[in-house]
Amino acid sequence: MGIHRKALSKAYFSRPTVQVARSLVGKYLVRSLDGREVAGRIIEVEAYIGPGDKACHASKGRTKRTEVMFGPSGRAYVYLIYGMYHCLNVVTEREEFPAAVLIRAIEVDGVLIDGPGRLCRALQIDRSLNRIDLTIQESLWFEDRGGRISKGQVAALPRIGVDYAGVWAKKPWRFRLHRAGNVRSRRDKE
DNA sequence: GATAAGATCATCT
DNA sequence: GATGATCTTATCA
Repeated sequence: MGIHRKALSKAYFSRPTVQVARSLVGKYLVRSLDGREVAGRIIEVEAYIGPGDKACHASKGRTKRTEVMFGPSGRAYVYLIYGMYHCLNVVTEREEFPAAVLIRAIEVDGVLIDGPGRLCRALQIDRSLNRIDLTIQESLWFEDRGGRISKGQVAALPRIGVDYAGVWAKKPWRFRLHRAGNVRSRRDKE
């Protein structure tokens, strides 16, 4: 076993977005809060790929909001949706090619936190983290803790909430760990 | 179980 | 002024 307590690197996120997305399933998202660390195993992600992908925010052009997606990989793209929820992405691929992976669900201590808005609420992620470097262990980063996930355990599904994007809405760019829905959900214990 | 509507605001036209 | 990479609650069955 190697050392797993190390942030996933910029080289990791510079690869093609679908590869990054699929391989992030089973990795860990780690948040530093008040000197303690909260780690969630990644259960579901979505890939948003380039200016041609009508579901990708950057397909509408380079604006103040989407600027970060045109920058270096491994940075956070955090935005507010529907006036109430934050969504966390990690930027991928090369500079000038806008692409990112949306983190949609994680499992913390066996509890499924299902939904991009819910997980940001749980980990206290908001726009103050927009553009931060996720490849250094500071406030938020990714780790490979060694749990092996076979390709057959990861389902490729259409993305959620992008019906407006026509044929792009049908791309199987959501990746979800099988049977992740069987764990106890947060709603059950509150 | 399913479906529908309301909340609420940064961003872009 | 319209919209959205969501979630919660209400209502129906």
